[in-house]
Amino acid sequence: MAVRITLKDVARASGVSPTTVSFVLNNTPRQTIPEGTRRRVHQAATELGYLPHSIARALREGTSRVVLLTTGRWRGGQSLDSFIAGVSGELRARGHNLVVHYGEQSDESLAELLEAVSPRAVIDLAGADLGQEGSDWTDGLAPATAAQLRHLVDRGHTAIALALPSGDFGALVEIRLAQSQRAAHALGIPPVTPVMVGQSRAEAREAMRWLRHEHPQITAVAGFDDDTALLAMGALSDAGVAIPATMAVIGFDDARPGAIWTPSLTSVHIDAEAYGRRAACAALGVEPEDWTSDPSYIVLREST
Amino acid sequence: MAVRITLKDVARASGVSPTTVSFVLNNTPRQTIPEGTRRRVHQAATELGYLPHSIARALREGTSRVVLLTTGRWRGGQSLDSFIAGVSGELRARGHNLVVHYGEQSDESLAELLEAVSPRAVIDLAGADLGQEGSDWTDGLAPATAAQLRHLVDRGHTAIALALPSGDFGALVEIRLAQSQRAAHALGIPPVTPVMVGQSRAEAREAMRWLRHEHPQITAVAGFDDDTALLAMGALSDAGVAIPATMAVIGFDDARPGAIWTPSLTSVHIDAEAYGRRAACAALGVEPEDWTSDPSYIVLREST
DNA sequence: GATAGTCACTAAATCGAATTAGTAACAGGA
DNA sequence: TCCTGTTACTAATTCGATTTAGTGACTATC
Repeated sequence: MAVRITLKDVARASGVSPTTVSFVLNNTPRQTIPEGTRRRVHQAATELGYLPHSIARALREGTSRVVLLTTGRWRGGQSLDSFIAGVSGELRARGHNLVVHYGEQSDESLAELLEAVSPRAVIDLAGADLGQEGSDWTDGLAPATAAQLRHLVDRGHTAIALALPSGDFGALVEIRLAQSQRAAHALGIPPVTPVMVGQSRAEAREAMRWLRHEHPQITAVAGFDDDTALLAMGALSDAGVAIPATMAVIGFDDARPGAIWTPSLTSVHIDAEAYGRRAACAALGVEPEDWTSDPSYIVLREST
Repeated sequence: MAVRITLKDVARASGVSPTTVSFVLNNTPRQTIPEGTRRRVHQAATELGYLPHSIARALREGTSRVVLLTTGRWRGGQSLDSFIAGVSGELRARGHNLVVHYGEQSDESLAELLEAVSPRAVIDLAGADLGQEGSDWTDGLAPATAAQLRHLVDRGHTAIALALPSGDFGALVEIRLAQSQRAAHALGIPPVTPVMVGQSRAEAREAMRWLRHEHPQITAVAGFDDDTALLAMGALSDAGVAIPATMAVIGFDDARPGAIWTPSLTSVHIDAEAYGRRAACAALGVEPEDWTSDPSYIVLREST
């Protein structure tokens, strides 16, 4: 850090001009440079420990080699973590870096950050493109949604409620509901019954009371996420409903609290890494190569 | 975004040279520029919507106006959120931006990010400076730690255990323990008994069995964080211990799951915003101005 | 033997702001 | 009148990498 090694230094050390060094290190097409020179340049670069100064490069190129990912209010879950890991890994393999901005998209700090970083691309998990249902992020959730319902159907349930949170999850709530209905149709069961469980234990109790009164045939609750499922499960416990005997509960996106609850919460583990990699490629405008994704799987615990 | 307004454009519009525009907009000291010219420049700048290009500026100045915050493995809690909000707010008030890097400090991606962003400063919550116990971050936790124990003492408890997590929380575990012992001393109670609850329900059960066998006089458990407290509380419930009648449990740093647990978890709400602001000032090498912090307070629920 | 084409390489411009080193114009003092 | 100082500016350099537009030297073609 003390002294910065520049292109010039490498040029001097290898006895060519900075231009040539740049050509060699960037493998610039339509430049014919003999193998001998290439080797000398590479050797000098590694010996001096040359690292291109990304700010200078960004000035020249118009954008930095950084991609910005905004998540909106959404924070939790393995799926987001693995998605981010996928994006980050793929970007780094392609010489880029990821900056994640947790927080609302309307936030002023986002605009300032955008200005400060001049990212090559922005992946917005909260914004409008998410509503399109064509995004890599929501695509990744579809098979997991199907797995969630399939698990309940396998255990003999056909009348199923979908517990949804209130609050600022944006379009995600509608998307998950739509995906669930599609999955229900494919599984040959009636449409799921959406129920808003609210934010507090009291609201959840009210919601569960309503559900059991209006839809007594329902024997299982699928959660929008683990938080929502736990809220519903707690409310059912409060009402003396036996879990899973009378009502089964399954979460989504296996978060930590579900494992230590009583009863512990069955959930769907989602590995969105591949979807993250795909999103990264899309952001850079490249064709993704490896294109297999680890399937999501059921984490079987006591609640189903 | 389509066309970038540069210093040159502003200079042309206001009839002076780019140099003068720069002097005016940056309020460069020891430059005498009459009020009339200043006004013309400012007006042209706002009319054209001039925004200095941060990448160009960063190249000239050697660093960008970004500060990087690394959190280590640590994720949870209001305290971190409020600390970050404080850092971000203060930085933005001083023309800087915050980039948060969640993840281990040994991570290669951190090094690359550092290179890619060239931040003015790095605030490392996970690293060595945290161990010094002089950092703004850990300073912010000390009064909250005291509040946690005081609540238990107020309720008549004197023999108290401190439930600690295993895993990669780094120096934070030792710091919290040391702070707790200091607080216990100040409150006139015997030192707290540390107990590792592990990661799983089974480990926690074992730990609680050991605790009750070896230290039967203990009537309250304080948690390193809410997660740890919940783990301990679940294990105690499993063993048929009445909460809070036989054993009281209190969390730390009020996270969401504690509110919806049965019984719901009393916790300490920590507002670390002021500490974040102070850390931001320290990172920029400025004297902090406003220097009052909101005290932490107890969120009273069923577990105590 | 003139012309075109490739090879191996370099000089110079560029990105946009900050800053150093000036330069005219005028005022005040000796 | 000459000298020094201040005011109000500006030209030119710098940060470091990329890229365009060349330039000699040599080879192949007609």
